[in-house]
Amino acid sequence: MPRKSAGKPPADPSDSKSARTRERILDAAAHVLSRKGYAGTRLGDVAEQAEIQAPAIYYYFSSREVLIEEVMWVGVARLREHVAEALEALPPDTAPMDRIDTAVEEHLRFQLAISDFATAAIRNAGQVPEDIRTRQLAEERKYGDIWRTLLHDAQKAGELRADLEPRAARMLVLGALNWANEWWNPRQGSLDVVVRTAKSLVRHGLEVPTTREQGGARPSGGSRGRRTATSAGRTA
Amino acid sequence: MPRKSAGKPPADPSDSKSARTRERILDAAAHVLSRKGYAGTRLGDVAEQAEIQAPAIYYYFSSREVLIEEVMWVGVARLREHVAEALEALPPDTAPMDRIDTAVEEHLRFQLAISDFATAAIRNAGQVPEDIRTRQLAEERKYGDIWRTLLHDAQKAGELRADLEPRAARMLVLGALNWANEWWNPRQGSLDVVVRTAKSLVRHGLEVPTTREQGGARPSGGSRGRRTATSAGRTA
DNA sequence: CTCATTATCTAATCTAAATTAGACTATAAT
DNA sequence: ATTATAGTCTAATTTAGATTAGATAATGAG
Repeated sequence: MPRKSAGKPPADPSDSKSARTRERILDAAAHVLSRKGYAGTRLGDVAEQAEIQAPAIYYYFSSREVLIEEVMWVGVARLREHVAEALEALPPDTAPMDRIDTAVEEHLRFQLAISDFATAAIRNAGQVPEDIRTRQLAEERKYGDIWRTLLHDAQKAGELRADLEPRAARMLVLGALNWANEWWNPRQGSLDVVVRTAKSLVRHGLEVPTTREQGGARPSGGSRGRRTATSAGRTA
Repeated sequence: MPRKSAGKPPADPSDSKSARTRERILDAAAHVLSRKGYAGTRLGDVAEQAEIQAPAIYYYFSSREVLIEEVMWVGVARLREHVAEALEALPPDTAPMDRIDTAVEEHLRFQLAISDFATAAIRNAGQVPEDIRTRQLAEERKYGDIWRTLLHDAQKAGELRADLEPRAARMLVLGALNWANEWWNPRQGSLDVVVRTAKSLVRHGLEVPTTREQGGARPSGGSRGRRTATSAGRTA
């Protein structure tokens, strides 16, 4: 492992040559793992992608499993951060269903277009050995909390249909998004189209049907009849 | 391989001892593969589950890959047959969206409660080596055709919202269902609840909102009154 | 310039499974 | 009973990769 005091270039721990090589290996592992799957991930392939020899990996990671586990952990962590930041950037009064829209879009874009780590984590969740799986679950739960909250808020606001069981609805929605890793490919369709379709599908799938008759919205009781178009969008 | 003319019990090819052992191995492989994944499936585990010794597998299958490929092929084939039969059993005048309801329910029930083969096929679709994957794709396309038709019919009948891109919508719906293998477990919730939630989610997710005010249902050409709301896109 | 360490390489080892060999057993036809 | 063949077992053999050993290079500190 990279020791401390010695002949090391920049005292900066985050950008030393060592740190960069480690990153390169991690990136390479995410690349391979996201495409070949847990079984198909050879340290030889990772090394090749990182432009080193396989044994050099052991200078930074104590084993193949440890390397893979870190990739998967990073994958979920970054996905969570990405979605969380997108949500935090929304105006505080954004309607619950619009927040879900954002989460759907960011989850999809992040895993499909941005991060091999997220793809690796999602696609291999059910393939890794027991012990990795267990620790991974803890991290996944944290991400799940975001969605739990999103749906819960929608429910409180009366925007969620009552016939939906919250947990099942949440997992089904996440499943629709996660599974996109299995079929979407930039060569056969635009990501925007997928995002647009997913947002519509999820919104209408969850939302209480709007009774928009010309008679005027009946502001019965509480905060129904939301509407709230939020900020500039990327809709076509 | 089981030869022909010799000391064989029943001339019936489908129920010979040989055929039954072969089945047992196939079932065992589906059992293990559906739970442990492609990487984790050891012939030793399969053999144990089938109550034989590992090398005996080679009497029926020429290699681990051949065995796994057959499990996966059977998985998709049976899933397709199951869903197809359920659809054929419906009254001929069943509305497109009700047919989709049926497909959702049967797909879910079959994979979650009935067939390890379907689970194995779905969960490992993206994990098997290239050559298996390619052949598997052909079989999957046949199943996909059922769904393509379902959505297409719904579209023709004006029951499908126009803002949904058909292929993306189909894959997202199938993803929601397929992913259930990753999280559903009989110990933490009733399958009925999942099925009910999925049906509702999919129906409302796809369907043109019903204007069930005192007038009749008006599947008018355009989709008026659209919802606006667009997330704040592309966050930094 | 020389040294201490880091970083990386090449050449073994090790090991878990898959696969093969070859013997043994069970069964039904004769 | 005898025997041919199916079916199964135990004991090798093989092999792909992970992991280790043991040099060898690179580099900043002094």
